[in-house]
Amino acid sequence: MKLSQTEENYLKAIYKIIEKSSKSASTNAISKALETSPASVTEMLKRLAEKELILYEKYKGVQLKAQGEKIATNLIRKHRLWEVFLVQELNFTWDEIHPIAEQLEHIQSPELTIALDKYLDHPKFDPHGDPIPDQEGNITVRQQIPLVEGKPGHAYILVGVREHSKNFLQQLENMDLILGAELEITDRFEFDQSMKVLVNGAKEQFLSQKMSSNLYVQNQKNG
Amino acid sequence: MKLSQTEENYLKAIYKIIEKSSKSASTNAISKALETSPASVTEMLKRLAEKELILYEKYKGVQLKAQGEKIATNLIRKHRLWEVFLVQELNFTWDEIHPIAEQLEHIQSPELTIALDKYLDHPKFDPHGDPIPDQEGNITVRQQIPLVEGKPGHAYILVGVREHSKNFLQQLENMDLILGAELEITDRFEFDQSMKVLVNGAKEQFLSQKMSSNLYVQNQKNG
DNA sequence: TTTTCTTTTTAGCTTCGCCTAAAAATAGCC
DNA sequence: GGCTATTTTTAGGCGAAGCTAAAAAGAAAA
Repeated sequence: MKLSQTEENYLKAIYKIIEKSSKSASTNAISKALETSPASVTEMLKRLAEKELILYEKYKGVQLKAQGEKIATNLIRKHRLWEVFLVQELNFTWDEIHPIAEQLEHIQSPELTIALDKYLDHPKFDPHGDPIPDQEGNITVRQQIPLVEGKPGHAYILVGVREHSKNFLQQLENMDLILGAELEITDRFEFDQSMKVLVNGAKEQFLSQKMSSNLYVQNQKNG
Repeated sequence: MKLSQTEENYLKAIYKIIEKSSKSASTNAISKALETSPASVTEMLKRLAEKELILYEKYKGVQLKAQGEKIATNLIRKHRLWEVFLVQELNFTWDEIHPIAEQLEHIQSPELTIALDKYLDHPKFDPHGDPIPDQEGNITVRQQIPLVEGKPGHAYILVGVREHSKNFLQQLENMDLILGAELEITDRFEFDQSMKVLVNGAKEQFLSQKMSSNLYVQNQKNG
C-alpha cells in the first residue's frame, strides 16, 4: 500500500500520542501535534479507517491497527537511523538533524533502510538516546530515570533527553552535556528542585528543575 | 521560494529537454517526459510562469529563467550526489539507484547537500558517468564519443552511458562493462554496425550497434 | 491557398488536504 | 438531572495537481 507523506505523518503522530498516554488518540491531540484543524483531522481519520490502518469510532478517538502501527514504527526507525547518519557520518549536531530526518523518513525503499542500518552497524539508539525500532517494530526499552529523581552523591550516565527542541539541545551542548557524559549530583536544593552536578568529574554545572527533568540517566552499572 | 516536488520535477524535465534539443521545451515533450496529460502540463506552465521561473508564451514552448535553471541544476546535483553515495557507500548497483535518488533529490537542506558533497570528496561524476553540477550549476563537460564511432584497433576507456534503463545497465554489468573498463575494438561489421571489443585486455565481447551507441568512451590519453 | 493533421489550450470535473463556521455529541459542574 | 463548556463532526469552500473531451491555433500537405 502506497501512502502519501501526509497520511504517514498522521500515523506517526497517532503512534506517538498513544505511546505517551497509553490510551487512544483524540482528534484534538492529533490536531495539536500536526498543527492542523480538528476538522481536517476528522476527515483524514475517515480516510485512514477506510484503508484499514486505524480503528476509528466517531467521538471515541483512534487506535492503530497492526498495519498502521507497522508503518508508524517504520517511519520512526527510518527517522532515527537517518539522525544517526547525519551526526556520525556527516558531523551535524543534534540540534540540527530533526527537520532533515523529518524529510528523509519518507523515502520509500526498504533496501535503502536495510543498507543504511548495516552501514551504521545496526545502531540501537539515535543521537538523542531514543531507541531505534527494528524491522518488526520492536523497541529496546532501557531502564532510565529523569536526572531530577537521582540521589545526591550518586553518579549517573546521561543516556537520553526528553525534550528535543533546538534551544534545549543547544544549551546542553553549551554545558558539555552530551550523551555518555558522567553526571554526579553534588548538591541539591529542595526549594526549587535545582541541583549542582559534576560533569565527567571535572566541571561543575548548575541545573534547573526544568533541565534535570528533561535528562534521562542510568546508573553506571547497567549498560 | 518553496516549491512542491511536482513543480521541481517539471523544472527538471524542462531542463533536460532543453539540454538535449538545445531549443525550447514543448508541451508535448514535457507531457511525455512526466507521463502526464498535455492539459495538465499547460496548467503547470502557467503556474511556473506566474512564479517567474520560466518564460512561457502560448503555443511557443518554454525556456527556463535563471532562477528556474538554478533549481533544476541543483536537483540534478543532489540526484547525482546521492547516486554516488548509494553506490560508493551503501554498495548499491548502478541499475538500482535511480528511483531512490529520484526521491532523495527533493530533500530540502542546503547544509545536507554541502555535507554530502564533502563526505564524498567532491565527486565530479556520478556512477553512470554523468557530470555533477557544482553549487552554481556549472557542469564539467568531458570530451567523449559514443563507442560506435570508435576506430578498430584503438583502445578506449568507458566513461559514461547514454541510456539509463535497468535492462541496459544489467546487461552491461553482466558483460563486465563497468565505468573505467578498457575497451579495444578488435573487429567491426559494417552490415549491422556491430563490433567485437576486448574488455580489459582479457575477455572478448560482442556489441550490437544499439549497445555501442549507448556507451561513451574517451582515449586513454585524456583523463 | 485551402484542407487536414497535430499540437496546444480551454472548459469542466475529480481527489487530496486544508480551512472556517455551525451543528451535534460528550464531558464537567451545580 | 439539567445546564454549560469542550470536543468532535458536518457542511461548504478553496487551491494544487491530475484527468477527459472539445475547441482553437499552428504546421504540413495537397
